Amino acid sequence: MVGPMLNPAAVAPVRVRRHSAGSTHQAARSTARCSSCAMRHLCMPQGVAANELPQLEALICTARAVRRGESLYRAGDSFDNLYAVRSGSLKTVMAHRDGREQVTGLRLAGEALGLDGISSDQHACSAVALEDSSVCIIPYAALKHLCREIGSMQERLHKLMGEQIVREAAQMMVLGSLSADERVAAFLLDISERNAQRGYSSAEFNLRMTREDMGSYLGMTLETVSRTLSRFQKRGLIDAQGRFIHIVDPEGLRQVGPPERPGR
Amino acid sequence: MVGPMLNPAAVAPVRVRRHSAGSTHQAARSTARCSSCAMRHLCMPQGVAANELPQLEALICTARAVRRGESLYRAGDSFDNLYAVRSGSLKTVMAHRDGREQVTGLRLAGEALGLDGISSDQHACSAVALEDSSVCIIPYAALKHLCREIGSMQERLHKLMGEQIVREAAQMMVLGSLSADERVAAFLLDISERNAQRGYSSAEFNLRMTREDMGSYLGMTLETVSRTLSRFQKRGLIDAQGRFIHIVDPEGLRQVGPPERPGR
DNA sequence: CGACAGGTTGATTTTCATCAATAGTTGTGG
DNA sequence: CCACAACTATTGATGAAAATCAACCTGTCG
Repeated sequence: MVGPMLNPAAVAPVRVRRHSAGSTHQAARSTARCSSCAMRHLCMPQGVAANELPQLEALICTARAVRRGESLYRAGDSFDNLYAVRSGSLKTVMAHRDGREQVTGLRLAGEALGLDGISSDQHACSAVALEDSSVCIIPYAALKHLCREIGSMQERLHKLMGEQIVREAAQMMVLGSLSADERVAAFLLDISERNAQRGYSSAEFNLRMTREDMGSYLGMTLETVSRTLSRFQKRGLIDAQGRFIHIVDPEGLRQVGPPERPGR
Repeated sequence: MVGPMLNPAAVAPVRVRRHSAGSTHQAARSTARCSSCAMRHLCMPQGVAANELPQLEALICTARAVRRGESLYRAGDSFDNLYAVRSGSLKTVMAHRDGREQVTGLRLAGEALGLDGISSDQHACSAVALEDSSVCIIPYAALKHLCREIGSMQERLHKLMGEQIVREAAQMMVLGSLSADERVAAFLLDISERNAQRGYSSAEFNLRMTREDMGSYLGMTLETVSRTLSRFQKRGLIDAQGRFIHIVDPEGLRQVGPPERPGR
């Protein structure tokens, strides 16, 4: 795994407690260089040889700040860059013809963003910041070129895309096969794991999504999300105060199963 | 778009009518070379220069026959190859811990298969033939190497992955936001479009999935699928006889909307 | 302050799943 | 080729999960 030193998210491990809402990171100025940013995370894991580092650094990689509620890109925008979340978090949103929207993804610090634009040179969904955030900009053309020179970079990009394919397939399973309780439990455990992978607490985190965002992502209404969380709390599985979530009993969450039917 | 001459699916445009169920294609022997197979489709669209063709052909690309019900690969299998469906069709299936399975995708002739293995060198889902089918085998290692030499090939592979990312996101929308009626309508229109793109009829096709497969893919039960199709038939939108589907009124299908609620 | 967005909880309705019975299809082996 | 078994599809009756509608509460911010 990526050591904390290479993990941009670990640079400023903000763990906001309830009611101390403000993000403490300093959003990078939009012209700042970004040599120690998520680009490393994005490219290094399988190890780029030391002598290739200069080329890697040469990849123009500036940072951009995105304020809460702002779009990093919108569906239909021309696709030029990939992004790596440096701090904060964003949701991806896709719209149906008739205007209905659905949250299709959540990106935490250290995760990649923008792959939805590759297929048609236009972004297929919008990326909206859930809190003041900053991202590294990775020009796709340059990255593509670099991938032809450096095998490990090509490998890394492929894996990144492959991971998203698998993650989305897993989410299709969640939406297609699981009950409301199971969906919420799976979601909380997913966030918990992703936090752990990035060196944060797996037990406590501040989810920046609203209940409505969660519901949209999980294919249910905000009321159902709220009720489910309340029920989990009564059962002693979690302790939720608004957006601050404390996972008390992860094992219990994993055992949340399909609605039990009498006599089976 | 890809001209019919380059489209392997067009080589034997089998359009099976109701009750003449058998697929007429001759499944390629599993050792057959596959120079005019879907590999072209997979690689050519944006145009590989003529002088690069030999390299392309050199990519070891054999065919493999898969009988109805057989797996091309299973979740957990080591990932070595991508595949292009040459004839027939397959479903991809993902399993939950507790054994529940869900159909996560459907691949028709000319479409690519196997990208779910890239991220972890193991396939994340299984691919099961819905009818006797044949696929081209594309060794991933060789393809990766070729992508570093030929830019258009790299481009093509990236787009292929990007397309799957977008397709899956769209399916998440279907599962998360649409009513049962809308899901079935969207599914039929999707198949219809994909058929049209590949030179088949957009109005009539033989869906090899069972009602249960469809239900699994669409996040509903087989009974609901059946009822919905019956209702569409009564409304004159389609004419379905078992797995043979005739789309009578595509525009009407597109207008299938959310459950209307009185007084809004 | 007061308007507003977000969150919780309750009452009611709706959609869809489940259970069940039957009929149609397909493939197999005698 | 027919008969049988096994799978697949349709349709109806009933029930449960989740959506909708609604009221109220909280904290935030101009």
